[in-house]
Formats: sequence, C-alpha cells, structure tokens
Amino acid sequence: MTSAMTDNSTPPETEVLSLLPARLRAARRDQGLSLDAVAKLSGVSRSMVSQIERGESSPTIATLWNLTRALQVDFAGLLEGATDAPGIEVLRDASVPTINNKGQGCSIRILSPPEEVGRHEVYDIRFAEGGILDSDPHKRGSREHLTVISGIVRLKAGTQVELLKAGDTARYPVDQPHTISAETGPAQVFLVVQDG
Amino acid sequence: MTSAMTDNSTPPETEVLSLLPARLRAARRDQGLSLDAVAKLSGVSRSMVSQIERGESSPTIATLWNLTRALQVDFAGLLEGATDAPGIEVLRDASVPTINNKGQGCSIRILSPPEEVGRHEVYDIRFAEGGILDSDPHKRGSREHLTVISGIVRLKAGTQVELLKAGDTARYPVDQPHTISAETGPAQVFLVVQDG
DNA sequence: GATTAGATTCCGAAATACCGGAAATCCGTC
DNA sequence: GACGGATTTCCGGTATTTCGGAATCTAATC
Repeated sequence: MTSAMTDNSTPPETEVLSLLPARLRAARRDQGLSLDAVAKLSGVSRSMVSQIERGESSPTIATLWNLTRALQVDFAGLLEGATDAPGIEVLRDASVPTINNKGQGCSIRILSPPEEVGRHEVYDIRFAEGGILDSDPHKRGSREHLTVISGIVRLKAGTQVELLKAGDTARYPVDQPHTISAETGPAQVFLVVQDG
Repeated sequence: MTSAMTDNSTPPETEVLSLLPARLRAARRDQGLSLDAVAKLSGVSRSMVSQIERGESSPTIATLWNLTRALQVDFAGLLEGATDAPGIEVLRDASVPTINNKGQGCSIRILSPPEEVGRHEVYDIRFAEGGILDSDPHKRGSREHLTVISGIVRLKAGTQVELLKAGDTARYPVDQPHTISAETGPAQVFLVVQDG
C-alpha cells in the first residue's frame, strides 16, 4: 500500500505527524549515522527505520521511543509544531488583558499569550487589602512559581500554609486546591504556572 | 499473547512507557467519559482504547495522537517522568542565590531551583543606572518572557530594539544574541526563560 | 569503465495493532 | 435475588507494522 499512515481526523491544519519523518532523518544525518548504525543502537531494524523516515509507516510508540533514545532527541519536542515567532512581541502596560471578577479584591493581569497553552503561563496579580484568590486543582503534575513583588501574602496549598513577604519565592504543586491572600495590606505578586 | 509491549532496551529504571496506560485511563475517567465516548471522539475503536489502557498493546503514534486530541491532553507531557515535589518550597528574600559578576551594574537573583533544568527558569534582575546584561544565544527554540517591574529598560534581540517601561511585557526568541540595559535609571525586571 | 564498499530500499514471512460484534462484568433498582 | 442499562473485556478477522535478507543505488578508487 502506498500510504500506511492512518491519518484519520486530520484537518488541513495541524498535521504535526507529517513532520516527524523529516525530523528523524535530520537527527540521524546530523550525527552522521547510517541506518545500520541506528538500527544497532536502537534495536529497530534498518528497514523499519527507513520506512519510518520516509513516512511509509507509523511507528508504535515503543519503537519511536527506542529511536529517540538512540538519536538522543527529546520525545516530547519531536511532536511539537514549529513554534518560533520571528521577533519581539510587546505587550504594553495599558493593554494587558486583565481579569477582575475572579477571586475577591484582586486583579489578574495575563502576561502570556493565550495560544501558548501547554507550557507555562505568566501572571501579574495585584491584591487590595483583604484580597483573596481561590483556585481549584489544575492538571496533575502542574506547579506554580510565586514571587512576591511587594506587600505580604499568605499562601495555602493543600494543608500547608506559608507567609511570604516582598522578595520571597515559593514553589508548590497545584494538583490540589490552593489560595493566595493579602490579609495585612495591598500586595503584588508574580506567578508562573508550569503545566504538568 | 499476554504482553505485546515490545519493551526491548528497557533498563530497570526509566520505563516511562509503562506509565502511559494509567495516565490515559486517568485522563479519560477524570472527564467522566466511557470507552465508547472516546472511541467516537477519537475514531479509535473501544477495544483498542481498552487494550491500550491496560498496557496490552503499544499504540502507533497516529492512534495515540488521535487519543490525545480527544482527551485534550498534551502529547509531549504524556511521556515525561512524573515530576512532582511534595509540598511548598520557600526561598526567602535574604537567601536568594545572586549573581553580580555577570554583565555590568546588574544583579541576577535566581528564583528557580538549579535541578529544574529543561523546563523554565525564573530570574529577578535588578539594574543600576547604566546597567547592561549581554547574553549569548541559547538553545534553538528557547524564548524569554520579560516583564518590567520598575524603571525603563532597552531590549535588543537580534536586530530588533524595543523600549519598555514599568508594566510592559516582551516575549522574544533567544536563539540569537540579546541585550537588556537600563540607560535612564535603575530598573527591576522579571525574566522567565522557556527552554526550547 | 569496472570494481568494491557502504548505504538505502525492496521483498516475503511472522508478529501485532486495529476494528466490530458478542460475551462478560458492574452497578443501581425493583 | 433477579432485572435492565451501561460499561468493559473477549474474540473473530483484516490491515499494518516489523524483521532479516536480497537487490538496488551511490561513489570513490583503480
């Protein structure tokens, strides 16, 4: 058969899988390896490597995994779309998207682009005195990285509680309910959410 | 046959693939979906989904891809090791590791743990008037996310130049030389480096 | 131009991923 | 405890991946 790739559910747009063959071949050639060499390194037969590199076969994750280890490429990055923007994108102070109706007495300024899902998001959060931000658990494995710019905040993650003042930083898993509050006065924090 | 997973080249340690079935099943159950439901959503048959979730079959990347889209999980993250730390880690203002001898007139406060390489790093950088931080290109695909806390800074990435003041944010690729400088007075910026 | 060494592609045969329907298992409800 | 309804697993058959070897292609050398 001519095209073995079962590309059902493949709208015109994101055929990320079609990029994989070329990337694999490039990775191999970059290291000056022959098909036979990677075959011995990975345990995948030469013919299979050849077919995969020509897009004539859709490898099982097991074999792909073995290939990535032999070629020393990152399994994850291999399947990601070419995500490179050309130049500097600037988001001016006045035009930062802001959410006010979440939590109480706090405004959330979204500093990362909405498209960029799956890696990390960046927020600038400003609390009035007594402001509270309550969050439900995110996806398992996610972590937050919180740095206090000014004021004093109280951080609660699961059962644990910490008091943080300007300059302090806290990191914590967020597969559990967590709360940030500014009890003693206004505060500003910088929050990086790393998706799990 | 009982175990179809071709697990050749599988040292005792990182059998990341063995985690995949459980993760898929968890993702499905979290959304309250039945095998039949995801089958219709993804185009993969119920039986296949069942087999994959029980580790009795190693899916091709094509079918796995379809599953990830139906379950709305990140293909990349699915294959990464479980990276969860137990509780809140706190880094106090006074004990933040700081670098002063890089660049001129600037001190770099490292807010992310050194172990956590490969995802993102977080820095709090403080410039004296005239301070300059020159950086060589990082790994291709890396991006920086810079937010100005106070003062005015000049950002140069490749050939492009932008002037940023307090509250402004800039995002830019760093597979090219880039420079941050505070020409008109002291400044403080927050920098998130996303590894490519 | 012929020879040789290396790399890649082609070709059965065996293994296994994949599908659709049937059987089995799990629950609530009467 | 028996009866739906829903979910999951089992069981054919088919399509595709995967392997090892043979054939083809590529280039350098003589």
